Amino acid sequence: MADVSMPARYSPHEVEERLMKEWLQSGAFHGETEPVGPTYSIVIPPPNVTGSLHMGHALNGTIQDVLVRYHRMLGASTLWLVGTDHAGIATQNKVEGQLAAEGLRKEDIGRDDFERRVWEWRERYGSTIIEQLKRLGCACDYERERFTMDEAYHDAVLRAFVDLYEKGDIYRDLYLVNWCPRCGSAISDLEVEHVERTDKLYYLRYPILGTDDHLTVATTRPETMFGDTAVAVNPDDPRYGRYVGMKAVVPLVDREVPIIADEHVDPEFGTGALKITPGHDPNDAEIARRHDLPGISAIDFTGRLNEQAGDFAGRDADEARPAIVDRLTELGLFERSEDYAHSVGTCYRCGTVIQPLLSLQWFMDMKRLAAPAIECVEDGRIDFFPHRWGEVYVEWMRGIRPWCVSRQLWWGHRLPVWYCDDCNEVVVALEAPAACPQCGGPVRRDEDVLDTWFSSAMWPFATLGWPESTPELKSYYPTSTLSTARDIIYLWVARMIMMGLEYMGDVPFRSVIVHPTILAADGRRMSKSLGTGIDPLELIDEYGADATRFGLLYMSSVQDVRFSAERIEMGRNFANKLWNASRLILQGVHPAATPGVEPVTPADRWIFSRLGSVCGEMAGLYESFDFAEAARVAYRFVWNEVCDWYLEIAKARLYGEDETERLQVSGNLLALLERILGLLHPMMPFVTAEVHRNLPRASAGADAQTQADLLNARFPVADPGWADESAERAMVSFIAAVAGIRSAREELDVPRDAVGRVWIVAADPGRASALTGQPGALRQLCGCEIAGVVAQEDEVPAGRFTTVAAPGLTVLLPLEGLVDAGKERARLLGRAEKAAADRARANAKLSNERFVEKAPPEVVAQERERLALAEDLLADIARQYRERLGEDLSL
RNA sequence: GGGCGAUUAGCUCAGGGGGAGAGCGCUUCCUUGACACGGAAGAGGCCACUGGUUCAAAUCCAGUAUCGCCCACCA
Repeated sequence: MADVSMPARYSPHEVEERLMKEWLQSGAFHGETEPVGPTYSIVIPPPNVTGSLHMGHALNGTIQDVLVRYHRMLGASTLWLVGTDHAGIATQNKVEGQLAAEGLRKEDIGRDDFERRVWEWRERYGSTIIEQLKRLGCACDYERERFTMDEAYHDAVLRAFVDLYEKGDIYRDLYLVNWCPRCGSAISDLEVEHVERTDKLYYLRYPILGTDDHLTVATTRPETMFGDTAVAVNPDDPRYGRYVGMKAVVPLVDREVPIIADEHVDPEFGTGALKITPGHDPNDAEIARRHDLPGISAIDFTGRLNEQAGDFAGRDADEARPAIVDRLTELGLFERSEDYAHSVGTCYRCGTVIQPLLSLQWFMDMKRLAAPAIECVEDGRIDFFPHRWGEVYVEWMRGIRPWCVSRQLWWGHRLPVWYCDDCNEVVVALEAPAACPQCGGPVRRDEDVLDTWFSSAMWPFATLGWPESTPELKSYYPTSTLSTARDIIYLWVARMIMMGLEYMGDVPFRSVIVHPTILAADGRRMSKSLGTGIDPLELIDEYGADATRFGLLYMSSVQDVRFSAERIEMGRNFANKLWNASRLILQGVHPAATPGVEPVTPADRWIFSRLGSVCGEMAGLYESFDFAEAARVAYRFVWNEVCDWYLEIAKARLYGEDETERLQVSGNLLALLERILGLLHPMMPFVTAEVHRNLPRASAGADAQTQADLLNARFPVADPGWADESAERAMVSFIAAVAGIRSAREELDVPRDAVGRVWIVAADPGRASALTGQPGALRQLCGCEIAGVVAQEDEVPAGRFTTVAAPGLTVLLPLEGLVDAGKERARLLGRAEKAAADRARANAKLSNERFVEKAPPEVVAQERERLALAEDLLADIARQYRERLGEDLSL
């Protein structure tokens, strides 16, 4: 017994902690600055500094880690750039919350102190999620950790802003924006989340000037009436044609507004008359623009009604709604209301209902940058996986609209913009001007900061040193693959592509993996507020990091999936299985053995032939990002082929007396194990690396696979010489024969310790070679000895047998004195029925002329074979029935 | 309103023109010296529905239903 001490159960935590510590200390994950040879790079989607690891991060981290580790094993210089996003609103909210606990508002301490507080907060809590990635086993370059508010990064962001301003893409405009009254900031269209809600649709009467008539308009927001500047009807609406050109009176404010005709008005909706509030509704703003109507703001930046609302001024717009309706009711101008389901825009950060309102903001027109960004996906310079997301991306890019990039926050990249109040000059520059270049007067800096997504759009190159021409930038840009969740394709991926093309003249990555969303077990989204989230760290605690990774990969596919803890448990069991298989090998191998492939027995030839296929398959699956399938292939191979069959068969030789055989099988086992560890290492880095360390190190002539650390080993490559189809065929027959023997004995209640002397009937001895070529194996697996091998059944000496069919051969299993006639009858009947059904089905097909005529010859041949097989089997069963039970079989 | 995706075993999901698969759960048996996080043998599916294409459809096409997700300016 070799000197290997491995407990019978794999305990992940000690191993994970120890290995990760070593890897980090040795700088194993640090990307070379000036690598020679191929490189492979990934930039992590930077999580918010405020974040902690959730299921999406865990899956995405695992995917990226698999890729990085796999490519490292292919010999590439890898860089996985890690870091965090300053996440303007989210982080500001966190710190504001902290202040609130002290009874303070940010205004109480001022902007500079507030910023200091945020930085302190980041120092304290900002690395939480990075530490959590380490627990997952992620091979990130932690020495190159970046933050979107790093000084150099900040400079890069301002540079891009100034440049885009100078190119005319960025401009300032008074425009209807999405205003979040709680955040006190504008947000972009993409940051508005529409939620379905049932509200009331109110029917309100607007008197028509100079008549006793009125127009009834339908609105969900009566409180916006203080900003009404028209009433619109459809030009083809016969009900209202006569009023067009007249004036209506907006109730409560008695404003006289024109009645206009516009195509946009749907005569079918409500009353067919629409109140126009250009200051608070994007549609209305559009109509107002067409008709040259003024916009009036009636709601201020805090969401309160302003002086336009008369004695309602100062009240929260939403809360004032019932009072306004009451007032209208008193005036007889409220007609009715009805339930109305519609969608309402809310802030994606805080859920507050968005107020569209007019505001002076900075915008970026995306048209110029969008064109090449569409092209590079259409011409395949960037591939999306699954491919359909590329189409979704292109579709969105085609309809891209200006992006509101300014935010009224204190935490973020402050705009490099200065104003002169004396002459209204606007200066956009990297450096603060000492004075107004026009009039020499004083200047003040814009208070606003940039949308967080503006800076994260530059992540793939700003992290590598842009605008400096650094070695890292040269080596690792464009990055290889980006892996992300689909909800930030527009917010982030699209913008990175545009900015990458603009500033680097090349795509930021070659491929984009859009991984599935892991839903809660009940099918809802995982979310903290719903309480449906599952903490991946708890999974790591309970099952281990490898198990968590494996489970996540296994359950992920191309579509969204419900989380199932069983999959993680499966990962744990698999890690343990691998551990114990390794234990069997490491404890059982001959002390003098070194890894070496020397397939001598049929099982050896089979397992290495299979290993060869699996190596190729796994490489292909990793490269095509099919990680779920990679997990399945590895699981099946290791568990169902290696453990279930090969190891069991190998035991006979491993524990045998023959020194040569022991050495031989030991070498094979070690070589096999090494390759398995390599195949699995990208998915399960810890358990594989730990086992790898326990491999015996031969002093000289060691297998090239054996390296100090699996991390730096080469990914296993098949030797073409391993391929052995006949061994695979023979083992398929062997496995079917053993399973058949076990099944028959189980059904017939044969005592398990009974030794059976079986006859093998095989026309082609090659088919039986796995049975005949390793007799110890049959004994090991089902306690049978081979009495003889014959080509024809009539060569077998008379006796009572039951038959077991396997591809290309039949096993005759002796039954003397062991069989209960009732059980045997049931067994034979069951098999006969199945054979009869097979025969009928094959007959039906073969008697169909068009099938014989049109189906491919091999399919027809297969069907003939089936028919022959079924007929033989039936005849055989009938004979046994007669011999053994003295009855004729009738079906 | 447009688009995309899903519908397969009790559950969670693979598969994908030529005899339905996995894990968990279930039944029976097994503490054999790698592993009970294990082993052996089983039971369990009209592959949502309706049509079409085809010699052959769970698989391809069309439609229907249900669910989910995006996008969109119906107040």
